[in-house]
Amino acid sequence: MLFTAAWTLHPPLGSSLETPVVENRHGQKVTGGVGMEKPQVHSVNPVRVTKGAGFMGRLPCCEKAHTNRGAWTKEEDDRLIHYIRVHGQGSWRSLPKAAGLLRCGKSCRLRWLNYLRPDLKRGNFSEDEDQLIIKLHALLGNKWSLIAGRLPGRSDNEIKNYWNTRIKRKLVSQGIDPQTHRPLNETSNKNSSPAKAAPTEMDFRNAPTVPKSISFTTPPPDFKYSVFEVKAKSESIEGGQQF
DNA sequence: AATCAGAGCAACCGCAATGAT
DNA sequence: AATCATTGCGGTTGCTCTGAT
Repeated sequence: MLFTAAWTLHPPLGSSLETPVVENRHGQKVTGGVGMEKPQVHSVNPVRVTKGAGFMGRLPCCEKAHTNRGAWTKEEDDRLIHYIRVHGQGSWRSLPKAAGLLRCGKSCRLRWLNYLRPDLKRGNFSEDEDQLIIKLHALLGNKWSLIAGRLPGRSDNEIKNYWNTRIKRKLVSQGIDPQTHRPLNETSNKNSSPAKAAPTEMDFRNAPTVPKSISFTTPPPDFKYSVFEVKAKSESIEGGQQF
């Protein structure tokens, strides 16, 4: 079973298994979560929490005064992992109460999908993954969940962060506009969307396949190697929808 | 050793989409 | 058909870490 196998290979943070030792982005060995950048982050940041309703300048999505916020503790992770292992995902609204967590459902869902899921790959992105992300972005725009759907083991948040912090700069350094995927000197005074842009070297809408060198452990049921078949849930790419 | 700036990323928000009644 | 509840998505924030000065 994939769940079990992945769990064994990559025990999620907070599991009762041995604390994993991972490499941070500087190649140093650290203890912490799977691919965790910030070891020992399992403490609620007092600043973030005590800011309360003023946190980040917006009202909280969950108005409950007793809802925890900020970084997740190891105990909270344990509770969430255990609950989902027993009951499965879903019913995020009622999950916190059922699992004994003082968190809102959205927070639980985000924590699970972006960090605790046993099938998350974590770790550095390969060059092949880089190229695939770039190509999918050229096709889909900022549809991170769709892009993540084609990169098993990667979360949309992870890909989004990776795009914003690395790939964007990489493309700019190559003289490519990260939004239009066209040469910078060609797009500096235009606002053309990727979907409407004329074909370029980065345009792969007619490309038959994605790189085969990428090893996917378990593609999702609807995974299509032909990117031409990629479709948004309710929008047609051929229709030239804006992204 | 202390300070500063930039990079990285977890976690938050509002809003849109979807499902239930 | 209308309304309400829930879920999912994309954009944004700000804390922590690291390297440079």
